[in-house]
Amino acid sequence: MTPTRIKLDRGRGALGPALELVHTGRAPTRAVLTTELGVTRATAGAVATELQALGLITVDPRPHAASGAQGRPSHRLDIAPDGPVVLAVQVHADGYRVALVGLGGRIVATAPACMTVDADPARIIGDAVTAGAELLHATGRRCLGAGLAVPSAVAEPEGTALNPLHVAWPAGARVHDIFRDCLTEAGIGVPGRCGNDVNLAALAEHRHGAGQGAQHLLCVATGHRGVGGALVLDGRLHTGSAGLALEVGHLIVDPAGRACHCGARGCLDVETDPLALLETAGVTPDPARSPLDQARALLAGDHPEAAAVADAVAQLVDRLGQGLAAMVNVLNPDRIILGGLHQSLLAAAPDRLRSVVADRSLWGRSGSVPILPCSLGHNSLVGAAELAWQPVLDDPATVLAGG
Amino acid sequence: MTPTRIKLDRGRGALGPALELVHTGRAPTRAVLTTELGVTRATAGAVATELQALGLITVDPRPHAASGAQGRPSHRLDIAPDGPVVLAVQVHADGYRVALVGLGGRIVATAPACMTVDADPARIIGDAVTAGAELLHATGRRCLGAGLAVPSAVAEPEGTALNPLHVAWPAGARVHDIFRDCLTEAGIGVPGRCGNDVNLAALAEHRHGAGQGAQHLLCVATGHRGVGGALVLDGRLHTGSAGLALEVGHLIVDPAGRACHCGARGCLDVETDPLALLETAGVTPDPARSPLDQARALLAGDHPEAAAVADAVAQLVDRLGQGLAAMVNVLNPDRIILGGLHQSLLAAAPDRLRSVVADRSLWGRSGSVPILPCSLGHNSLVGAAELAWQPVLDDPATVLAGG
DNA sequence: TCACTTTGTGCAGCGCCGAAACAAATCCGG
DNA sequence: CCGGATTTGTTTCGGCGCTGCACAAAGTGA
Repeated sequence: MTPTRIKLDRGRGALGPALELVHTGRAPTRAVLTTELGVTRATAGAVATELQALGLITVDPRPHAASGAQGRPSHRLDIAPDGPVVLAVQVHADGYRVALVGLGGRIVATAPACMTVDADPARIIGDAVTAGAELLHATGRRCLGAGLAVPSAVAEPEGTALNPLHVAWPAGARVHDIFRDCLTEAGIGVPGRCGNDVNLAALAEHRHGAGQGAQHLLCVATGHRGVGGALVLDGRLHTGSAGLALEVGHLIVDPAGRACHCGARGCLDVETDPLALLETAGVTPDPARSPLDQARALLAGDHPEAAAVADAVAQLVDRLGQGLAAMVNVLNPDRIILGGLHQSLLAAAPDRLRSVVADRSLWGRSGSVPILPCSLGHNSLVGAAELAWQPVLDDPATVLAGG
Repeated sequence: MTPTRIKLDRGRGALGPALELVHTGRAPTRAVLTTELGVTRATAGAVATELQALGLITVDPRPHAASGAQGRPSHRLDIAPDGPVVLAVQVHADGYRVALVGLGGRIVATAPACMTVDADPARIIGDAVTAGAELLHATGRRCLGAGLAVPSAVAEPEGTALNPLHVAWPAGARVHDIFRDCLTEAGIGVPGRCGNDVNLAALAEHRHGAGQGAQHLLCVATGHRGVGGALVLDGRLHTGSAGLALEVGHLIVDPAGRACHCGARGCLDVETDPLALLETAGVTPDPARSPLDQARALLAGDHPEAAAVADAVAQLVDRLGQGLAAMVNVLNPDRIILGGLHQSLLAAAPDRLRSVVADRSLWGRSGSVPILPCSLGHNSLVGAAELAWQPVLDDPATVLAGG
């Protein structure tokens, strides 16, 4: 016997694109959905009805709060408040975070952040997934998928984490397999997908943050150590042929710079990270505090020698600008988003950074590339959720029926 | 009255992909077409019938030359020998080339190459298009489009050629508009599209040459002066948000290197071009001959001091490898193709180049990225034709009916 | 109150494809 | 030389997903 599938003779092929529009906030009403999808009102209506039947959205027939426009007001489309969610996990240098994330990138529930570091990836991921299972049980929400963000490149299609890892895991850890095993062990029968944290942050920013509307979005972020990059092309993450694209940490930005473990000198990685800022400003790092925190404190003015800090900022901004210019010349993005310390550097000297990028990238035109800070709080976590939502956005009916 | 369109109730949506398979030589028979398209034999049959009706292919019911396999032999699909063509024009530093190119990238007819240099883009493009019109008249073939390759970045969507131009044209020449005007003036009522020569060469290599089957193809080539790059992603040219992607000439590959007009030192552009080879080998350039020819003569052993040449080659290969490694870290391609002088450098020291790229790119894995020479003769010209064929590949029925 | 504008819905129809049955062409084994 | 086995091409039927159209519904403005 065939499963009891919603019978509708319209609106299956356009279902995914429609859900994506609602998901990214670009379809507040049915009328907008019609124009954005480029279909007839009949089709858009059938699509909305089916998405509602699937429990993903709600349709509010009441007028859209006196829009002021002429004609019959369009029905509002809202993300179902008690709809399904996905499990999102982010592992970082100091622990992990777990959350349930609904459509629209909205964090529905969060487990207390864990701040312990464990050298065994199976244990830390297992703990996180267990916390997620408890969250699911407590909220009673249906779970459609799971995503994991790790601070390392993830090789495709094997799903192994590669050096340099910014957690104390063994190189080549098969995070994809581990994540899947943990999910089945915890009784969460959903597929799990893994990705690099900066990549996923870029995806989240593109869908719900400062990257909305960009066609070619470049995202660069420095965390505690090392630089990560990501590229979103036409709404899709570009991870290269083996998942190793945008490993931009070793572009040379200062020929006479610091020695890097890669063998070269003046890599972006060692020239623009928190330790470089501390060192350039003449501050001895306090091993008890994270370098990122100390660097941010410096930028916040928490230092007696303001001139030394300003000089250090100028130097790092120049190096960063050089690296960004190289990426602009290679990728020609139409927007750049910075995270981590790079975001703070942008805030400290926006004009200097923009002019360096403009000068160093060809044609001068590139000076018009907008450089913006991240706008989402836990963008890697939301990005992990995006990874989990992707199959639903691609084919909502099948995924919903499969559960 | 509706136009007399071929009436078929099957095979319209799959028509484009099917033609692309035939075009790239991946569908020699109807059976292969069926499996490659992932459709039923019924659909593939209808598609083949319609492509035949459109005059694009011929179906040969005779057996495929005793294939040896069991079962009924599949019908062969061939590109129609007298089918439509496109007009391809390539402008380079020394003149222009014109050809008619059929499906499959086959050059059907060529006008005598022009070797005069003209500072007026309208005149040189106009001459080329006139030569193309004569070719069309002489052969009597139907023309479906026109493509132009220029040795400069082409800004999208304005279609202007940008500095550095490697012909003596004014910066910002509106080549797209000029090309279109020339086409209408010559009585060729087809749309014209323009692109950078290296980009188009990469497209041609991906479809018909050494790049076949690559998902993420990186192409780097040096011509007479300056380095060009191109990236083909999933069969589509990636030109960035404004057509300026892969302007890789100003990646820094030698901190202590030559001064470049961009203001930096040791750019890939000035470190790996023919003049750099001559200079490093201690040869005074002969202004009467092209630097590329002299450099190639050097590589061919046409020089008394072989040791100096070998040292120069080693140095340029190291610089090139450094630049390629940076691109590998940013783009993670699964194949690299080199053209121009870079191709000759690869031939001269393949192992050295590959090991430099492997050492300088992260993970060591990248050492497995195949680096190959170009395999097509006039790849920019064929690439210009690809540009013109693209609308046909996207929707054959509409383009064929529109004429 | 009556146009006018815009939006939602039901119905007919059609393009495009899959499933299945049938026909054709070749190889293989006797 | 002759029947299976195997693979391929063709025909027919039906369904899915959409468009186009007509009509109803819900607001604004004179």
